[in-house]
Amino acid sequence: MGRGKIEIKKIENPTNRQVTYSKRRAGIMKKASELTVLCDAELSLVMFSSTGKFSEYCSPSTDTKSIYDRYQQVSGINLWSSQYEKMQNTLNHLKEINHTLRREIRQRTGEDLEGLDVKELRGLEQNMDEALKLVRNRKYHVISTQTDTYKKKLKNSQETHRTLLRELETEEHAVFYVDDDPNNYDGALALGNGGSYLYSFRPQPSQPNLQGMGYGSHDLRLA
Amino acid sequence: MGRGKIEIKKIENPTNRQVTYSKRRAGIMKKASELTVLCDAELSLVMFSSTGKFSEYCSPSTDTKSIYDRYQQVSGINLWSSQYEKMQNTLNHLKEINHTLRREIRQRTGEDLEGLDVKELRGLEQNMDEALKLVRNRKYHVISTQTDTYKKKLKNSQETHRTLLRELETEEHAVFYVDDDPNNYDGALALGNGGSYLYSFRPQPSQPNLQGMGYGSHDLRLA
DNA sequence: AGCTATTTATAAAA
DNA sequence: TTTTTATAAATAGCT
Repeated sequence: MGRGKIEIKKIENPTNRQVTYSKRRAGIMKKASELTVLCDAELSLVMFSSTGKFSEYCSPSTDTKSIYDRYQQVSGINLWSSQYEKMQNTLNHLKEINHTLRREIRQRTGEDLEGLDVKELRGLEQNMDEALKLVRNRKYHVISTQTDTYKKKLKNSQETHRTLLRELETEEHAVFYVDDDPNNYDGALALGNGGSYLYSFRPQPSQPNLQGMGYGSHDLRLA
Repeated sequence: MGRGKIEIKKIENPTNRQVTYSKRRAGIMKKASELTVLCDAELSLVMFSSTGKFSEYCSPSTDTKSIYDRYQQVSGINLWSSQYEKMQNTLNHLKEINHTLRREIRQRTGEDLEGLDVKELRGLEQNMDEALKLVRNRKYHVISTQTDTYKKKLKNSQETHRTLLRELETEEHAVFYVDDDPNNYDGALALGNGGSYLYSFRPQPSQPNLQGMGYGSHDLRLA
């Protein structure tokens, strides 16, 4: 298809070669395009000239990546084998481990006991028995720790209130005896705190040793 | 370029479309081949027909994978990123699950109890307590099943031996009284079986009812 | 880049 | 499918 017939072999003249490449590249792209339209086909065409110039054509319905993915699927050729295989292996290994772990849990919940013999069952029983003791101990520990914390908090707020009451008392004696009944303050405070246990250690204003702000002297009647 | 000019649009007749696809596919492959030879180019052509049929052409100096690798470099499009990312996600997910499973096991062995509050500890304790019961039950079941099996085997071999002894006795009475002491056979047999329990049911040759080979009449003294 | 004589590809038919 | 054949399309060599 030209002024003269040509032999299909490498064109040695670089200029001619480049010209022919340009013309035929356009031609093959047109052909590719026509094929996709006429025949509803999908195709990817990637070209590099001898000078390294890159061109591509891809059917409009998709992109090169999709064609490439599909090519992988159909050809069975793994185009990124080493990375892929490594990951696949890791994946399978993880799945296996996962399975084993799940089985152990199921055995520890008593669900998957069929495959175990007497010796294994005895071992599992012993292990679980010991573990159960540990859990119980921990539970008791946490409970007692919490109780202690609550106790401390309780004591602390008692202390605070006592200090406040002492301060009130101090004012009572120092600031011109404004009020007639010092217990009124106490009642008001108790109500502000829900009016609960505070009643059990209402201060005794008649006792002079309580006025000295002594943090060391604790009232343990409530402990 | 045919008997008539055609419009470039999808060929609706499937047969015609298929025929055209075949012809043009051959044509474009020839063009591709010519381009690689004439212009010393590298190219990859991947096609899928509307029916999904796959064909490819690749320049002889390389393979499709290399072309796509080069394509990746030049275009900057990462052809395997999505697949890779998917796997990476799956991997991370599996790792997470794995971690969770391990933690559960560690809790069930009493090793990782620090993060649990009283309520959770109580739940774990209860769950483990119930599971432990299941394991115990299973153990008892397996043990009793095994015991039963052993008992049956025992009974069976006893039965076999009894039958043999009866046969011996029958011969004793029927075959000319060759031996002087019938208990000799019994003794020999007992030794052959380790000389254990067999002693407890040695036959009584003086009883005539034992000579009738009766399988139904069982000596239950041993049961 | 265009042009155009030729070669090639292929549409329609078998 | 493949072959045939008339015709459309592509393009080699030239400008």
